[in-house]
Amino acid sequence: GSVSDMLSRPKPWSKLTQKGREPFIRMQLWLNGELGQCVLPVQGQPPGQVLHSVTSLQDSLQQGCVSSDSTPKTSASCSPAPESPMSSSESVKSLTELVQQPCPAIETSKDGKVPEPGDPPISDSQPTTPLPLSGHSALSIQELVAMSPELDTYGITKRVKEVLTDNNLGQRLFGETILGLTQGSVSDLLARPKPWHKLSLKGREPFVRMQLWLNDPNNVEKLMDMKRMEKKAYMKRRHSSVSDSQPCEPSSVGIDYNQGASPQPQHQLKKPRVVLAPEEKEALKRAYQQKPYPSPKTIEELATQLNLKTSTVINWFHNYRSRIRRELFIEEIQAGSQSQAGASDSPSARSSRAAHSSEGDSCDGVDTEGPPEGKTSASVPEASEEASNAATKSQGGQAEAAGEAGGEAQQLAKSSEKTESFHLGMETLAETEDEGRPRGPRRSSPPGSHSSGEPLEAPPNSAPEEDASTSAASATVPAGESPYKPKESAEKSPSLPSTSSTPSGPGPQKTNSLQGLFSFPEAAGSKSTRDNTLRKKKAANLNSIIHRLEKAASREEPVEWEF
DNA sequence: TTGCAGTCAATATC
DNA sequence: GATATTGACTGCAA
Repeated sequence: GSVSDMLSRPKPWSKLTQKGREPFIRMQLWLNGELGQCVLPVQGQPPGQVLHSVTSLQDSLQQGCVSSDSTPKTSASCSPAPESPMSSSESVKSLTELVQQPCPAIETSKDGKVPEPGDPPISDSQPTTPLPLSGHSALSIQELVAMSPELDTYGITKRVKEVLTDNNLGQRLFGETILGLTQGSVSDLLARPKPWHKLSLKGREPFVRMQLWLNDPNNVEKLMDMKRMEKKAYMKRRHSSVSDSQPCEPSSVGIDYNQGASPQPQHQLKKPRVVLAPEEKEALKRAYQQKPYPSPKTIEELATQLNLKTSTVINWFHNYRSRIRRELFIEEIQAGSQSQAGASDSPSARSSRAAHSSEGDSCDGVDTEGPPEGKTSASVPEASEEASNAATKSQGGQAEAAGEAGGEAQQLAKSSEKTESFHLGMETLAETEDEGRPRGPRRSSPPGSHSSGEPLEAPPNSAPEEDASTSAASATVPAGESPYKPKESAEKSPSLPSTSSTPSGPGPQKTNSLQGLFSFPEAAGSKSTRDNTLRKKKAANLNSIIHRLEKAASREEPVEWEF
């Protein structure tokens, strides 16, 4: 009877009590194919045990994670490292362990690397299956993630960074041991965490792992142990390789990076990494400003002109868009937490603020997934969502920003047909850039090899009749300012649709109606980070709206522009 | 097909 | 040596 009732009239999650959620978790586990194997025979565990594990799990996450309190709750010490060897039928049990045991042997993960033969501390613990790669642990963590309440990603990363630096623990060690990620990914993640709402299930995983790790009272110790063991192993290896007169490969320092049994032979097969020259990047950025979503034709042209593969150009645009978004996320969060520092700045408040702010008003603007719908509602109405979401938000700052964006979007909608000219800008740019540029094979210039001085960027005055879009492009790199300026400044301004550029452009500004909307004189001297952030946010937003408008305009005629 | 998220891993920078 | 950056790749979704 209960089952029937539950199946036919399930209550929403938020309305369920802890106990009421249990059946659903069980169902979820069952659907995942895990519970079925375990729950009945479960290693002699009565079902109650499983139940208990589930409950504990929730407790753990709820207590430690939601609040993002700076003092980690330790009531449920748990380990993110379900890397203890276990059969697939143990996954549920592993959940229990996860929560209840103070960190099962972290050493077993051993960075996800195959242990050195003859490396005692490591090899006897766990032959393979590092934490992140193990199917079972992955399943478990997925379940954890699925059950996890909203986490304050920014707060989590902040704390993780603190702990790591305080204890002199490296990202690599942490990443490979705790998160199952490489150093680069960890760095990226810690520096630019996305808000919870923006994360996919997979993307949430590292944050859940981090949170669990933070909750573990012995987290540092364990990592330290790992470090020590690693060092030991390294020394041992080094020793033996020296005695073998087998010079130690530099790449294997610290860890055995071998993925499989046959590490070596690939060497030459690897294609060299493409390194874009600064000029190429500048050109691409200008192109991006003109059109963040270039057509295949444009991509082709760009590729030809820059002497790059089209795939490189495509990748570059993908990466750039995505990274811009990330930048905006983090900046917004930071700005938000700074400006609101005075009022109600409890971490949880901040958390929700951050989450909210990114949920609708979005900074991103490029893709705004309204959480209610889950992923991507990818089209114009998002803008309205932004506004309405913002309106319902209690956090004034963000709402205001979103409101502004919405307002601008309205203007934008009115002039949507103008996107045409915007569209054309790219071609012009391409032509402009073409001028006087050597076409020689300049393949992915290896660092230092590209002959600097190639006039890759369009000289600001090169095209007398250039339209506004072109001038906007060239204005991106302010005259007299080196296009090679350090990333920080160089990167951000161009990322935003020609923010500063347009107004300075001489002559009749054909694209004013559009570009004027997002022209925020950067140099205005207002150093307010908050302002800048808002501007950037708006700019990105508009950028995206433009794209969607273009798209929509090319498909259907009468769209109800609701912003 | 296109765009995105997430990630790796080579390389650059600190 | 640790960390940051970034081109490329995979898998997924619309």
